[in-house]
Formats: sequence, C-alpha cells, structure tokens
Amino acid sequence: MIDFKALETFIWVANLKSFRRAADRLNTTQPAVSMRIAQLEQVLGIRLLERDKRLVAATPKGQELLIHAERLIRMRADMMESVGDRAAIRGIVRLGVSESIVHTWLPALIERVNAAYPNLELEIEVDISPNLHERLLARDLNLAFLVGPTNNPNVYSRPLCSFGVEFVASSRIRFPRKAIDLNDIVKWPIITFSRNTQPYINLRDLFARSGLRPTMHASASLATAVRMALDGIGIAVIPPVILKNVAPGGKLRRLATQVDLPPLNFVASWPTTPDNPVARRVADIAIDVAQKAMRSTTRAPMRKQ
Amino acid sequence: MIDFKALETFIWVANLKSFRRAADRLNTTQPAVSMRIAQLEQVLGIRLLERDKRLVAATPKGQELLIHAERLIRMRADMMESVGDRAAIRGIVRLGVSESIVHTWLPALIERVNAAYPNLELEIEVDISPNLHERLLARDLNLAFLVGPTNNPNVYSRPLCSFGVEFVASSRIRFPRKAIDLNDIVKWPIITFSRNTQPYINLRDLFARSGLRPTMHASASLATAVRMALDGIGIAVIPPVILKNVAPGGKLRRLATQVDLPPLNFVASWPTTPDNPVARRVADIAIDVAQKAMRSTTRAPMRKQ
DNA sequence: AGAGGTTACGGGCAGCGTAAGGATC
DNA sequence: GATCCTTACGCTGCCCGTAACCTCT
Repeated sequence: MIDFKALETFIWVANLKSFRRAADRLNTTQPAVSMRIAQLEQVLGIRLLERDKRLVAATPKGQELLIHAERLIRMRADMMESVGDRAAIRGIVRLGVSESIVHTWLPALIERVNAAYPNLELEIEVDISPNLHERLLARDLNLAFLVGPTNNPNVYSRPLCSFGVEFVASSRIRFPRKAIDLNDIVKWPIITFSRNTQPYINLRDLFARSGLRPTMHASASLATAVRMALDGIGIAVIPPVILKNVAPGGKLRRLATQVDLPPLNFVASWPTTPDNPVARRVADIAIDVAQKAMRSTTRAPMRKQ
Repeated sequence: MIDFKALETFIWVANLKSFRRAADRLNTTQPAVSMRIAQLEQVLGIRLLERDKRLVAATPKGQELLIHAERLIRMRADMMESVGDRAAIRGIVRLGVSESIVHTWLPALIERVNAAYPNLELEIEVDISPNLHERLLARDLNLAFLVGPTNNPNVYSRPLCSFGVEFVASSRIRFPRKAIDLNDIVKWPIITFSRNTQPYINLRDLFARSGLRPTMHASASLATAVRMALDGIGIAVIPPVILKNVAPGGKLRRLATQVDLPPLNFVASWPTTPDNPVARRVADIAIDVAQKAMRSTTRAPMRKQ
C-alpha cells in the first residue's frame, strides 16, 4: 500500500527533476529513491516519471498524482498541528533574515516561537536578501524574511512589514543650510547595503538621474554601516527604525531632505514544497509580530531633525 | 513521522473499541497494535485512547484525530482511484447478496466489475437480508445488497432497486373465480422467504388483519420456493421479476388479486469505516446496473394473468 | 480468575547502502 | 566519456510474534 514516504520521495523527485538530487535532499541514496518510485509505479500500475531525457519529468498521470500527494502531505501536517501537542513538535527551522529585521522585531519573534513551540529550534542565518533568496531556492533555508517581492513560482511569499529608508548622519557632519539636497549629500561618502541589494541600486540610480556620482561605501553588515556613520565617515542610507537598537541615544540624526527613497518591503518566503511544515507556522507568527511592530512604530513616529 | 499504517490501526481500535479486535481485523497481534498506538501518542504528545475502562474509548483529541485520519485514508483511496490504473487494483471484495438479486442483475454486475477492475475478485455470499446485515456490522462483508433501509450509523446505504412482490402459482392450482382474494389463497400453503425476513412478517400480518392464519412454508432459498410452487405444493409469494430466470417458460402464473403487498426495496450497504475502498466503487457500479435493470423491466412490464 | 493491555526479548524480512551495469547525450 | 537511472547483493535495523507480566472487573 502507498505510504507517505513514497509520496514524499515522489514529490521531491518531481520538483527537483532528478533522482539523485532528491536522494541528497532526503538523506538517502539514489537507488533507494529509484526503488520507492518503482514501487509506487508498480502499485498504481502506471508510469509516473519520464526518465528518458536529461531531466526527469512527470507524466500527465504523474502531475495528477503530484497534486494529490502534496495535498495529502499538507493535510497530515494540518492534522499534526491541530491535534498534536505543540510541545511534541520537535525539529529545526533554518531561518534566513535580513539584518534590518534582526535589529527590529526578530527578538520578539524568537520569544513568540519559543513560547508556541518550546521544542522547536530556530537556526538563524543573517544575510542580504539576494543571498537569502538564492539559498531559499536551493532549499538550504526553510523560511526567510527578505526584501520582496520574489516573483518565483517555487516560493510562497507573504508581506511582513515596510521600512522607510532615509539619509542619516552624525552631528559632526555639518551642512551649509537647513534644507539639504542631493548636491549637499554627494560631498560625503554614502554608506549603505551591499552592491547587489535593492537599496544600493536604487541609490545609485537616484544620484545618476541628477548627474551625480557619489562615493559609495557598501557594507554587508548594517550595524557596521551605522558604526561608520557614527564615526563621521559618511552619510548612511538605512531604515531609521533600526537606530533605536543599533545606535541608541540619538547620536545619528535623520537629514531633512525632500528626497523620496523607496521603502524596503519585507516578505516572508518559504519553498512551495511541503518541506518543513512548521516553517509555515513560524511565518504566520512572524506576520503577526511584524505587523504589531509596524503599528507601534507608526503610532509614535520618530521626528525628523 | 506518522504513517498510514498507524492511522489505520488507530481507526480500527477507535471503532472496534478494542486493541485485540483491531489486531484480529488487521491480521496482526495485539502487542503490535499497542506499539503503533503508543508511538502515535508519543509523536503527537497526547493521549488518544482511554484504556482504563472495559471498553477502549477515544479521548476528545482522539476523536478529533479520528476525523482527520479517516479523511486522509479516504483521500488516499481517491488518489489511487483517480490516478491508478484500474488493472492495478487487486484484492477481494466480500459481497453479500439477497437471492432476488442473484436471479436478476447480479450477473450483469459481475461482468461490469470484471471489465472495470480486471484483477479484483468478488467473493459472493448469498444469504437472507437479516443475516447479511449482521455480517456487515461484524465487518465480515465489505458490501451487501439487501432489503433496506438499514438505519444503522455504522453502515452507509444507497438505494438500488425496488421489486414488487406478488402471489404466483402453478397452473395446476385452480380457483373458483377470476377475482382471487385472501380467502381463496388461504386454502393453500403460502411459500415464501425465511421466518425472520420482511416479506414473511408482512404476509403474516396481512392475513392476520383479515383474521386468517394460512399454512406458511418458509424457504431460505428463493429458487427452492419457486420449485415448490412449480410442483403445486402451494402459492408462492415472491418478486415476479426473478421468474424469467428461475422458472422460464411461464410455468408459474401471477394471481390477479387486489391485495397490495409492499415491495422489496433493495439497498447497497457498506461499513462506514474506510475498510475496503473498492467496495464503494462496486456499490456505484451496482447502483447503475440496478437502475438500468429497473428501467428495462418497467418499460416492458410483465402482464398479470 | 479471566479478559485485555503492556513490557521483554528473539527472529525474519523489508529496505538500505555499496558496487556494478546499462542507457542517453 | 560523463552523467544519471537501474539492477544485484549482502547486511542492518525495525517491526513483528511469542511469552511473561500487570491491571481491572
């Protein structure tokens, strides 16, 4: 009779289009995967996968099975979630997060998750969004909080929060007049996120449109960027919400510019495969935590200089 | 991780309210059942079954799991049905049938089932409806075609066909006048179904209401009842639709009485537990076959004498 | 004391991993 | 010839069955 193991194996093979990669993912050997698929095909009396080509592809019947199989796996997860004791949920969720989130509501999330699932381990990886996205697609992460949207069919995404981005600088850096524009700013180095991130690209385009080319300092670490700004090395372009935690005491001030920088829209993303069912639950908690955090910062907005 | 075997075991224990009986049903030993339940409880971190009392009972969480488990089992069956090759469906359906059905559309059903599921074996048991009902409840049968309705929560029932019941007799038996009433009939022995069947009870009540007490001959075999009628032993009370097959050539004639005998309403019944999923499919075919058979006999009704 | 569930322990077999074989580009 | 799936084979570990034990009526 068909069991869940066979269905899971089939789902992985169909999604990864490879017996070998599925075997790696399932921590078993490739012949074992062959056997499970062969048995599944035998029980059903039909061919599920086309192996002639370079890439394995599901037959029409295989695609139909895939829908059923994924639903069954999902329903099993729902069942365990609804009748099982949450303390009995053990395991590891590999969670990738953008640094902005580390400095805002990540601690609150960790607390909430630990309360809801006392025996669930969160393995947190801090990295920039493009890297997180890549590792998500490689199924190296079960869940990630990154700058979206990620229009990829292999991951689900749900909005989390939106952080405005602004110019901030140490009070050591002085400007000739109150109203600061790009021409004033460009005299100083701009410190921001890594080269291949969305804010970096946005910024460079912004200056380019005015015919300006500032010196750009890119830091993979947001905290380091803030440190550099504090030391008066340049003007940082970051979400000010992090300052409360990263540079408390108002040592950095937000510049009163008319420049509109696009905000960072964060999403929770997880693979479409029913990989780690708990990831979905952590995402739900994160959405709640993030929106609560948004509301509290919106209610008492920081004043510009 | 939870697998189908554990869920099936749990379903049987919960329904039969006994580890031992579930073990018998699943063709395994009682300790094996204990182990599977214990493991299921451990994975979920909750108690599913209350064993203190004489009868095992599901806890509230257990009842919740039961709903999920039965749905999962049903969905697996649906999946196999919709994507699997029907020729790959092997197994045995133990089918109990009333004799009336044997003599009407059972051969057509067998043909249809064999065509749809070439490797499915039908194990047919002919018996009277009360016995079939009992064996259904004991899960000794996967499916039965019997006189309904069976208002029991442990079996599903679907209507199949309705057979009128009439007085039939050999031409050797002669009556004083054309219009025959109960007083004419009661002079002869009445030959019909077994004592505890619905037609037998109906008949006795019918005569009793007129203050009559005929000699009753009860036969567990409908064919034997017909044989007795052919031999002029008495007047048979049977569904005339069977005569075409059992006594061809019009040797028995239907008596022109004004007496209204209630018809036999046949239903297909199968246990509510997701026991043998194919039973449901056979029932579907039976409903179709029975209704086609009904239509063809209705279109060309037999003439009364 | 007997029926029924749990625990202990030894054995059998399904399924795994290693290694060799074939097919396709 | 490199890559990837299949087949062959020996082995391990899980699960089962037997039997003793415990608990409740």
